[in-house]
Amino acid sequence: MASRAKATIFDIAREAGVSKSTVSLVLQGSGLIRPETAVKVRKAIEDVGYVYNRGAANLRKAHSNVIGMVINDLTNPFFAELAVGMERVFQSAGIVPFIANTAENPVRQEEVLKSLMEQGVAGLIVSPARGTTPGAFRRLETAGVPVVFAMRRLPESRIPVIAPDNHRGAYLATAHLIGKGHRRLVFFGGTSDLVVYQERLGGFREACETLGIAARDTLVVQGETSRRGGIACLETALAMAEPPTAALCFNDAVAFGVMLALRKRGLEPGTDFAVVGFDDVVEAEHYMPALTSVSVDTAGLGERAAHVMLKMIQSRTTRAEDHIGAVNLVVRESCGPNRSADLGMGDAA
Amino acid sequence: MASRAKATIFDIAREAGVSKSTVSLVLQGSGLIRPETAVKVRKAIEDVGYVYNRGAANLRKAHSNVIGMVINDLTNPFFAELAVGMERVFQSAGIVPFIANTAENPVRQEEVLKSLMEQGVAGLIVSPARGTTPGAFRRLETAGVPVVFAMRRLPESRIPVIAPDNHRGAYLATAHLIGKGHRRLVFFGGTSDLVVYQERLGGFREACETLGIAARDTLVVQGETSRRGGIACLETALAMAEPPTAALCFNDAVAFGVMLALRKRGLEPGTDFAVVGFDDVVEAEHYMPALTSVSVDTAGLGERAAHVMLKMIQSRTTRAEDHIGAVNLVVRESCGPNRSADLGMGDAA
DNA sequence: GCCTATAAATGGAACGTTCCAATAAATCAA
DNA sequence: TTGATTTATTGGAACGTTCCATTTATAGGC
Repeated sequence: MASRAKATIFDIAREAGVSKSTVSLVLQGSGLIRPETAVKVRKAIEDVGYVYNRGAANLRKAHSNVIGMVINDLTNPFFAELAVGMERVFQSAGIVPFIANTAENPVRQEEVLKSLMEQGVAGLIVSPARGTTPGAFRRLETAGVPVVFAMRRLPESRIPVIAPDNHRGAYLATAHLIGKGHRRLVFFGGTSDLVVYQERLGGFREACETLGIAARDTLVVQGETSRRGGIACLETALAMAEPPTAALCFNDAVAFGVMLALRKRGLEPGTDFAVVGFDDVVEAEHYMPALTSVSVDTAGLGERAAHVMLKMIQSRTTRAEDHIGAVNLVVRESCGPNRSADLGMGDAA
Repeated sequence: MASRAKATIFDIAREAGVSKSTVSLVLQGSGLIRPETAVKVRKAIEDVGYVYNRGAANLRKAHSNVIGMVINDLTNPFFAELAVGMERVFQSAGIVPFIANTAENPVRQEEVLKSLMEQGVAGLIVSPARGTTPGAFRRLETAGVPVVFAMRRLPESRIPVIAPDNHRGAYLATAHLIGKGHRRLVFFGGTSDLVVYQERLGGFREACETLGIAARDTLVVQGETSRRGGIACLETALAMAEPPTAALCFNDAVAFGVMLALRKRGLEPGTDFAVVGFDDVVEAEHYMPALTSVSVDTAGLGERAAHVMLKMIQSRTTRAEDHIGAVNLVVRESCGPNRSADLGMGDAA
């Protein structure tokens, strides 16, 4: 049963009474072989318990069928959703993507990338770790391995990017806050070394400017892009002389942290302080209060990224168009009712 | 710069003026080569932009250095924590584990397993998908690939398991509930095709029996092991003639769902209905109210699994001891204060 | 029945490594 | 010096595939 050494096509060739070439042809589903022969060979494969050696095959073939997905934070459910979208399309292409985690660590990322290259990946979908050096993907480029960035990008890179429209998302969210009557706004979380941060902050600022909020009434508090970061941001903001009344958060995790911190201080998110998140992860809808957030169709972006990747591999190119995904604001409960009344603008006192 | 075909050890041998064998030795860090020669070779490697072809190497070598991690639900943060623990130990062994998601689908799992085998993995750490057929891992076994199950197990399998002490965890949690004065208890979520379910339910039942809760006062409501499942379970339970006052949930996700559903009905988790979860994911502590849960040291189990795997690979065996991890109940707010007073057992009326 | 066209199956040479056995060079004991 | 030993380096034969160029068998046209 458990044969000593592992079976090769030679073993199954002997078993089936054909040549190794025939076996190879069958393995590849070539139409050149007689159906009865194919059946015979397939039976032998089953009997012997043969397992295909893709490494050996790749030695001869131009391309492997391995696609790697390099993710900066596996514990953020956001990326799990992204992965799910990608898997959907790769599955129908008969590809199993391998996921590797860099834990937001550029050194670890370097190792992961190296390992994946040595493995001979056909392509890579990457959400780069914070602090990635410009040259980190040089090696991939010179090796001609297709790479696409998902969600995040590097400042000056030529690598195609699949990401949501961060600027517009932030603009929409901010406009919503202003529409609710808020006049002192803050942007919570994130740090300026992230391009995404620049984009979201840019949308926030443009909305404030366009909709008549004075620059001195807009605040920015940087911080970790996690629940913990959100808690810290809120503390900082409330300690100010003239604290804000509404926050756009870098992402949902930060928003959850902010809501938590509000509650701890006896303030009610929504009524006492408005908060909106970004990404619209599944938890957003289930929170108390449900979080108003910018929905980015994460799984859809994952699908898109996978499609782009497939096309790049097929056409043996390393370049592709960027793709900016549509966003829309999902209004729930975390911004409460309109504030216009408080400001003496309503007709009912 | 971008050379036509990819460089091989021959190219770098020519560049450095040595033989391919010498290059190979340098690559493996053999102490047999003269330091100056090694330096020369390493320079050539850098210059040429060489990337090691692990597939070719594996053709000759007995073992690859790839370890696969097969996970049934990437969107459950629980598994991300498990992965993080494993990565810690593999990293220090110079191994990059590849993660693949089966999305709780046995067919998908079959594909993933096949792909991983073809890739020539050195070992597999698996949390099997629900409904996995007994024979699903036969092929792995006959191929002699070390496999360890993490968190979940298969009914009759000989494959080593790393999992928390589910029985004891459930017992502790149930005892806690009973200690709080609850007399009508329910077990929420999960289905009997999961061994874990049997274990946790077993602990629940034993606690009830031992601590004097009549069998007619214990309920069981099966359901999905997700937030949604928890919501459904609560609805079912509250619709009963004599509804329970406390629930042990299959896992934290179910518990979150239950708390959500309670709130929707205007009931306050903790005071109106006690709920305890299982797994103690990071969110548990941040919920409102914070969730009392059975902590299983997920990352620790991940580390353990990785260690066992490493040892199996090293000793070329496919067998190992099971490992049952310690659990402990983390009491937070979701079970509220003691109920004894309500039952006329306290001294203050 | 013979020649040609088509279909089916095959042998051999890669592919990029590792590792063993062999060689070449340097060191040492006599 | 010479032979034995150690230290560095090297050629060659695998490893399990693919794919091209052949060969062999089958059928078709006359």
